[in-house]
Amino acid sequence: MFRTHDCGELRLDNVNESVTLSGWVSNKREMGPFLFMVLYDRYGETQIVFEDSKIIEEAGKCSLEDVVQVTGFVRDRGDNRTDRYKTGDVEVIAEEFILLSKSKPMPYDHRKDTAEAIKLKYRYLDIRKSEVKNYLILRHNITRTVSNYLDKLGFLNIETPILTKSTPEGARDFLVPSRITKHSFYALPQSPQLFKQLLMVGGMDRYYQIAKCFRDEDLRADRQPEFTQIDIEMSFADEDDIMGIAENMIREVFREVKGLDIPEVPLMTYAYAMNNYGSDAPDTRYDMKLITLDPVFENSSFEAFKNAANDESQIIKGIVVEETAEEFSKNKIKRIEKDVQSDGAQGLAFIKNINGEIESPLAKFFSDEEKNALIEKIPVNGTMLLAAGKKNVILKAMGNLRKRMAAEKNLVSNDDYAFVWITEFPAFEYDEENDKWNAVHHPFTDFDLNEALAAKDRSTVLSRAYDLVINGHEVGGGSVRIHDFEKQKEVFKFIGISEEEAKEKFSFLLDGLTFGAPPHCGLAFGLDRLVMLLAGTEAIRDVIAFPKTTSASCLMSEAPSGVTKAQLDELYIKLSE
RNA sequence: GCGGUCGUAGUUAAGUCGGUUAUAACGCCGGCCUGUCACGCCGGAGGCCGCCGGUUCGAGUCCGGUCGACCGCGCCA
Repeated sequence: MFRTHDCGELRLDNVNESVTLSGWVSNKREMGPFLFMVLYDRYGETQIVFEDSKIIEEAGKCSLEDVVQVTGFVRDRGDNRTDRYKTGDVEVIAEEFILLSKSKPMPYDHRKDTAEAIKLKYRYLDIRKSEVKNYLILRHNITRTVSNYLDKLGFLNIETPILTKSTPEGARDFLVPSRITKHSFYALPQSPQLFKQLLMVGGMDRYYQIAKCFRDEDLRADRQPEFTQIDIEMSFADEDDIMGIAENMIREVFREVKGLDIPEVPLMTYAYAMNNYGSDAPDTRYDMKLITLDPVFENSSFEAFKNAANDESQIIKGIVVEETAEEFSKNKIKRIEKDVQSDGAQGLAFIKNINGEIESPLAKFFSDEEKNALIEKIPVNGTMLLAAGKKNVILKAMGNLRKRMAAEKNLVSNDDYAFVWITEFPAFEYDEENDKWNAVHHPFTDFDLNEALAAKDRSTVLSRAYDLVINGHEVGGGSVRIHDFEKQKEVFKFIGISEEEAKEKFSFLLDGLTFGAPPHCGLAFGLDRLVMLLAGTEAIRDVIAFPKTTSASCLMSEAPSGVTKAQLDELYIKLSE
């Protein structure tokens, strides 16, 4: 037997017991006739004391990170207790020592802030010694909670293929050449979307999967080419049903891993979110909403504002930062303005309320009426930052400014969680470059086709989609699907996908819809981001056991790599320069 | 594809205005130490200054290129 207890287990209750521990040597201190050794594993650390000269000689030969087994008895540390580790009240007096496995010296010092490249090359050591270990445990606890919860509600865990058909829409596909079918390729799934809908046609009713998804796009701190979704689909259900189940699932996760009870998640329309937060994924932990100033400046003598106020396609938005009037130096505002301009806005104006009086470079343009309207919106000693211009540009720029100001003013804490459902998304968005309307969501998302056919302005048509947003992150999203074959055909036509194109790409789904597709809807959560949120980390690689670098390679396995000519020949592939 | 930051012993860093033998800490090796816990003390080994080229009497240092890590833009539901 290798161990009777793990390295985090022993307490005063165990004193005088004979125990066997196995683990890695995290520290070794020779002290005259004593040898202290600390053993660790993923559960904790325990101090071992060697007192007999014979066993000291034996144990003294081992080095840090060797794997050893120690048998001995538990002793109260008395005056030498420590709270450095959970087992710090006791120690094990070694009677028997076995070296199970040697270790080379560690290639880096885990206590120091080491270059990411080195930690990624020795990822297994980083898992053993860093916070990554705890993130992986957290990740397991989340997926276990999800599985248990969904299982209780009758959801079936069904795997969908990893070798699938390429559908060159959205992200780039990872391609896998076929050996058996000459000159043909599989694609790795960007998501199991079509398969889960067909599982509904197959009568599986309630499906879920912890699904690996692949997208061949460039990486970010929060984006990896392979990532995981908690993928859910259910039949005979509408948005109320699926959102209720998803919300309770997330509630269960937060209760299980954080001990937090999440109150009912409020609903917010897309239009409200954009208008008040400048984002479709608003961080509602703090207020600082975007204020519409068009009515204030309708008759302004400041031309830029007057024009924007009277132009349908333009808007004037402000945010109020409280109690900072004297903090806002010229330089600081210049710096803030730069950020806003990099988001496309022309410029940034500011108005301070100094003891009830307006102070601003623009003050000379403002009428008394305007000043009164403004002063009402700005608390004493507060500052309003404002910008005017094209609606979508200003909303985005001011939305980002709101986030930056909140971060700067420390309005957000990682221990707070604010949830909101975003609903009533527009079904279409205007593509200025190509002068046409594009579907915002995938083409299987349901919307009112009759309304859309009648609408002059497609921007008012709403889709039956919904997103769950936590602390400004879109954590999950989904939609009610089109289950009627005729409607799906018409929708393809309406959104500009030809019959041939639809057949070529989605014929198997379209076929399926002709054989009695039940009404169904679904949703997918980004597992990696959910874990990040609960772990309080900004880097997605922290929550993935073996992540890729920003150039999409694995420094440990050295993937991707070249292959032999024989392998390529079998696949009928010739490489070009 | 583009922009930014970085690259010096195994690791983390210092290295002045371009000038003698490239420093330190941790780790490693050897020795000492009666309660250590990032133990302490003494000694030692360890370098293609990422790589290629250029400027110069002379380059870790200046210039150009290239490779890699990270952050962002484009891209990405």
